[in-house]
Amino acid sequence: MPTPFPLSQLAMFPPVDKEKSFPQREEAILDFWKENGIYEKTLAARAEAPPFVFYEGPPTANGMPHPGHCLTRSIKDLFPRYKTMRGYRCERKAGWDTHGLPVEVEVCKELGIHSKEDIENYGIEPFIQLCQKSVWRYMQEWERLTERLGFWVNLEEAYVTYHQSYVESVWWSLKQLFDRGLLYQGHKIVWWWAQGGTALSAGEVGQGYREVADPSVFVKFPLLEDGQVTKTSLVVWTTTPWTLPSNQFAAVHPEIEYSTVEDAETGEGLVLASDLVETLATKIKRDLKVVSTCLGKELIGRRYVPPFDTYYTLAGAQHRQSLRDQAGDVPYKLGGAQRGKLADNPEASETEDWLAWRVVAADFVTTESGSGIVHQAPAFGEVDYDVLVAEQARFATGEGPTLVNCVAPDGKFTDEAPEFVRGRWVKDCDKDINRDLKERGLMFHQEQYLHDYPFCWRAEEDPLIQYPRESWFIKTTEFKDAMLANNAEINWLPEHIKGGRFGKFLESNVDWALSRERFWGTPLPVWVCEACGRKEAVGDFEEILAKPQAAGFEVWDEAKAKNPELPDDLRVHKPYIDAVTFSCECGATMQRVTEVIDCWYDSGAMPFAQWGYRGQEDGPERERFESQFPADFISEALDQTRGWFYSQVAISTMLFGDNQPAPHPFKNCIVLGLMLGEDGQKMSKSKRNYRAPSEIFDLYGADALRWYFFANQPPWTSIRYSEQAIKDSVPEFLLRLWNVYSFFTIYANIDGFEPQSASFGVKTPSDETFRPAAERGELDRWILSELHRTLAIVVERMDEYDNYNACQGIIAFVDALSNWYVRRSRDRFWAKDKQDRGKLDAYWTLYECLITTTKMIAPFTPFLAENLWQQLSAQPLAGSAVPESVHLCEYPESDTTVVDAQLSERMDLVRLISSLGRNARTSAELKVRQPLAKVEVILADPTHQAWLAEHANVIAEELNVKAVEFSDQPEKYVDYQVLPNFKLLGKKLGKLMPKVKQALGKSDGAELLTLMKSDGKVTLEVEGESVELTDDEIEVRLSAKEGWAAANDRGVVVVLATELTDELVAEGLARDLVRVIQDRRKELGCEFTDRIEVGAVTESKPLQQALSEFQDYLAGETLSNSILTTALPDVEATDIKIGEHATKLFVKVVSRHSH
RNA sequence: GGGCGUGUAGCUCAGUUGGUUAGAGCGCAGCCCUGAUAAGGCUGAGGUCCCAAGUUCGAAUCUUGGCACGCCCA
Repeated sequence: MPTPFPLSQLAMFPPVDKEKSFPQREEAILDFWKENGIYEKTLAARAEAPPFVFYEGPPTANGMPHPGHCLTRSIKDLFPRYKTMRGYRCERKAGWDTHGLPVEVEVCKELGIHSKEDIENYGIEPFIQLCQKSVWRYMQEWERLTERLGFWVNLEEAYVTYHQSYVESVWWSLKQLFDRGLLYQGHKIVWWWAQGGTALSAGEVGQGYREVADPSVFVKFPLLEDGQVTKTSLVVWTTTPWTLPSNQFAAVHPEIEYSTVEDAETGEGLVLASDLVETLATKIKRDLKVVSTCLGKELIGRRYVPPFDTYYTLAGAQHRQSLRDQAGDVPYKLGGAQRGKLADNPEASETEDWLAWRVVAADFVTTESGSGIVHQAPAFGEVDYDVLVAEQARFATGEGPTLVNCVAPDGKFTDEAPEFVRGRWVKDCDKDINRDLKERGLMFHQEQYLHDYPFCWRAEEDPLIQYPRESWFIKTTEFKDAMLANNAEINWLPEHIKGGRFGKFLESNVDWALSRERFWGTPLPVWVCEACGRKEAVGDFEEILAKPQAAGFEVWDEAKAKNPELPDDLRVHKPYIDAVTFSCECGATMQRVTEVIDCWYDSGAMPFAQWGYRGQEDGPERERFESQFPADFISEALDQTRGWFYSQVAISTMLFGDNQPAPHPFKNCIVLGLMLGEDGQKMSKSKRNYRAPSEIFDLYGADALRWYFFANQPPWTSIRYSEQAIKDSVPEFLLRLWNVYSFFTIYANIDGFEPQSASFGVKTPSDETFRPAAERGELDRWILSELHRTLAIVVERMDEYDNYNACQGIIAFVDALSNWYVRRSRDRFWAKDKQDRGKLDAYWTLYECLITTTKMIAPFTPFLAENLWQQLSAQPLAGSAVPESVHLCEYPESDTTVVDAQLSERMDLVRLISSLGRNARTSAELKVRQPLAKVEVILADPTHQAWLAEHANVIAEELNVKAVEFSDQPEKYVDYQVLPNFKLLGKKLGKLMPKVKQALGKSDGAELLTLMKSDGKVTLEVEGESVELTDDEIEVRLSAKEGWAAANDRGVVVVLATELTDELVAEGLARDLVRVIQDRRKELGCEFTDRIEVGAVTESKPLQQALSEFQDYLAGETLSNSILTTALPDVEATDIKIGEHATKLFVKVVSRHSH
């Protein structure tokens, strides 16, 4: 009998705080971590441990964080925490991506300006200073989110891409590439906003597509034969007539068939794709008679007269050259009669070729539209430009065709263009050009067509044009194979990224266009001599200082003097760095080129730039770099494929590929799916289809959010954000475990259970209350087996970066613990004798389960885990060797000796039988509180029957029956269905399978089973063949016959005996009485251990019988000193009805505890 | 137009090497339990596994072709 004692003094475990919510408890944990420097201690504890290297992909802090960022940061936190507990040292350096166009756009919005010109007018210097400040606009929100989510990362020592040391690291890497000849200048065709004078990024272009009608023209290019114009023309197609003056080639597909046709009306010859002859003939409503055919490749090299002569004729060439001379520009190679030397190629029959106006091959030519011959103006199309580059490659250096372009960056024709369009906006000239062609008899056909065309998102009426810009490139194509080889070794999750999106992207690699004609970015560290044109890359600021006649530093010094607040890091940025010059070998001044670089290069350089490493032979930078390279683990969302994933792999392959074994710079990468809003649309602030993370934290807590991310789906599926699902994490997981903890604490305090005498981590404490698991009862051994089975699963899954299935294991275990172990153990916890072995075993078992689960869930839900740890271990056992935080613990290991697979299987069977029994009760409308005489269990597979018979008491209790029997006359209750074991028999029987199934179905199941028992096999006649089946090769299913209170699963039938005796009814009433008395206790505010007196006055004979017969049972269950059948004086009666039996109930508290 | 991915219950999602009764949670309906109690549990209804063809004794699963959606690129 529990003795009354003041709980407050003796309580081992701090009482459960029922008032607080999970979010409130989390806030307290955050304080605890901060005050005690727990994160730092986890690192210190692993100072000498092997490293687990994590790279933080830098987010930009100039936008508000949203739930998608929470997912990324949760996953980034999970694995480092896990690996730390598993014994690794995992440094987590935070980082911020700070450069780039988005920052400039933000600042422009603030200033109310748009174009590059506006920025220049505003002043680059103040603009840059604003950019630098803007980067930190939402810094606080980001830091708060990071902390509140429990993402442990070193924010104090975060790397920042605009910091001087970072910029210099990037410079160093670029200098390596430059010195190895991998950095070169060339043209890049960009989407150009001519009116604004700026290129647009892919994202911006994508925003501005509109459907418009554009001309589609078919122009005749007369063919040359031996330098003479013939009567046969190519029919060349284009949708941008304004690019015709810049024509350089006509492209055909080498494998497509072309026809030479005769125009019935004019008699002239035309060349076009055979497939399109009919189409074109219909369009012009004239017959086209095929004269001959050939493949595209036979046309290659044929020369033609371009539609405009400004580049083609001598007069045009001279005019052009005089323009160039005035501008001091390099001479053109073009001109209709000019040839260039071909590159050395033993297979070529010629040594030189015509520079332009030739037919060339191109795979992108189709016969889906047009004429099958495509006009090429390399200045105004990316694919066209590629054609030019391919042509240039055929010629000796400096001998090939140069780019023809008669349009200025402002989108107007230059003086090199035909006179009638000079100085006009190109798009306005389409009509005049068409008219001119028509007048000169070169227009074959002209029509309109609808297509999507991009416009500027900042000026809706301005169409964009493709336009060549000088740009710096990195020769990444030289490393394509090396990158692919490196990629092949990376463990991508999901796997399809490797050969899919990322692999495909690498295979179509083009040189990295590095430079940007912008302001806020890492300046390209290349200086050019103004006299001799020599170029030189610089590796860091020191190097510049050491240059001869280094000058121009005063611009920065003055700015700093004027405004001492300016961060020194700006000194390596525009415009200050642009002022810095030094002397060339030739004596003239070297000036920096004007461009900054693509900010993706910044992020891709982080493996070394985060440490400021720039090739130092020794010192801290090199040490940090080498010990933290390559990364074991990174994770970002799918949109980083062409972003951070690529920039890292590309840079690492180029810089370190020669002596670093693949993979690098990361080994494992979880590619997260994109997160959609509640409505399935893209998350957007304006649509309000998500709730801000901070509100989620306040409502449900960080653990709920984390658990939702980890346990609801594999992280790479694109995830539909669901607030309800986050909310559900609480009752489904957090609260369920919390309730087990709460249950434990209540009883452990009542019974004074003290775990402290057992030293930690030692399996055989010398405590007399403790005995080894092997000596405990079945239920205890079962849950410990489940625990260790779960640990094995979780560790195995987590080592494979599979958090989803790890969580499934944890969920299953917590369910087993809560809904079977605790429930089945209630009696033991409630037992009177405090030293009862079973009771002590139960405490030790549940305690171990809770402590181990706490450690097991620590990486997933770090707050709940910490909370449980503090209440169950750190505080009760303070002063012992117990770690002060769960996060300082080793991750628990599975003890395989405790795992008992057979026991597991058997207990599953018990649970199945119980479930079926309850099912049967439901269908028979018999409440569980009403005891029944017996259940009969029929098993298709008798393997575990003997064991079950021994443990029948569990089933009896669960189902509230007096006896559990394993029926010896199953035919009475069940029908048998015998099926072939498809998996085993598939190969053996093949086509006979369905017949065997049929034959088995037709036979008498019971008979087959009898045969199987006696002979160990059955023989069937199928299609004249005799088929022998062994025990393994059949599967027996049971179903309950009609007329019984029964329920069945595949291999089990449970039948209830439904007859009720007076005795059983009385016992049922007694249990009802217990319930109503307990209700009354609760109403009276009794503590668990308060004692009472009970009086029940009733007319009902059955109730009277129950009261007298079960007096002891009633008293014991309700902690009553006595159960009287008379009224208690001075006690108010309660009228109670149990079914049809009424009673007056008197309950009096006789001993109350004093707290 | 090309590439990659996704399509399973009203909703959100699982589904191991193909094996014959396709699962979970939520929601819904009905019920139970009551000293873990502003909890907990059980049962049920609900599915042309996007469509079609193929391979196979057997397909949610493999192949091909569609359709729809998403992302990336043009």
